[in-house]
Amino acid sequence: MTTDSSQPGDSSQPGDSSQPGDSSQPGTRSPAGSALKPVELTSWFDTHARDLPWRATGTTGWGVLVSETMLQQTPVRRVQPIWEEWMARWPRPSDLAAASQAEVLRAWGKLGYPRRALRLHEAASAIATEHGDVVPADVDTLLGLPGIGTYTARAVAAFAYGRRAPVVDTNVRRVVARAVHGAGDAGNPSPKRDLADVDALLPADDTTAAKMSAALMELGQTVCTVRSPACESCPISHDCAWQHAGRPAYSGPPKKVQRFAGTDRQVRGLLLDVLRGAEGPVARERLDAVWSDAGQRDQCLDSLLTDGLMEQTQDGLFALPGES
DNA sequence: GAGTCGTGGCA
DNA sequence: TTGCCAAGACT
Repeated sequence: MTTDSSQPGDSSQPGDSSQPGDSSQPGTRSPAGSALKPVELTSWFDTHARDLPWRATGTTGWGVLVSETMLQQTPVRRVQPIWEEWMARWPRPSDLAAASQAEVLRAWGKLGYPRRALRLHEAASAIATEHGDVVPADVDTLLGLPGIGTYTARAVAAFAYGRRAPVVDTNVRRVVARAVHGAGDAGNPSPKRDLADVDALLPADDTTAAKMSAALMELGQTVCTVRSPACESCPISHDCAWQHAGRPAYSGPPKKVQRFAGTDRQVRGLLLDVLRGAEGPVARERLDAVWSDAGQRDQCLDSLLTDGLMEQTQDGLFALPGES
């Protein structure tokens, strides 16, 4: 991968990252942002990175974009087989763009958050028609595509094109919270500060910065985990502020936890699952059977129609979009 | 900025 | 069993 097009940095956010004291940790006097050595992370990554299919040499920007979209809030184990199918079936953006929404939603299966599939389908069309069927490498251009936000745009720029683009996901935030700030875990996201924190850690060189971004994520996923961090296997434990502080427990504001049982999300999921499993349009009664609360059921049906995740046929049946 | 949007595995 | 959590985006 890393085709290194020698772009002179993307100068995303120069200064204003300085945050002097950070008085949260009395015992640590390490200046934030200078303790992590790029080479220690990148060489660890070279020998310990998991052999994920989208990391294989030759994976296109499209392959990386599909993987990053599928991986949003979704574990690697569930994404991998679906990604393989998609790459075999739709190797280029224009291939996906040519498929119907119904086909795309069925292929998405139970990965969850099916609107991601619809947005990726839209993005594929835009890439095919406006970008020569090649996923853009520029962060700002990527941000203009549906379904691509701060994280995904930077992940594609870094992992597919070897750009220096600070990548901030939940894993990186945890690693930075511990290694740099000495906290037990990251608090709620603060996009501007989080981005500045990571930007301060990355070296100027594109290729090294991109690999360090991947390494920070991998470290958070496989070593610096939420519940049982394997500090004895960590390549930067000797530079870790959390380690030096005696690994204090997380003491920030309580993290938001989403409910699921009984919510509209559950009902929507059940309704859509009926359509995914059906050959074609289904009668209202089939949908009514999955949830007893008629009021909530109807509301969810409406929202699914509004979101473009299902359609109603002339004769009042329900179907996935584009198959009626 | 807080809420919403799926699904399944694991401690 | 149940709460927590998993490579976020959008309104």
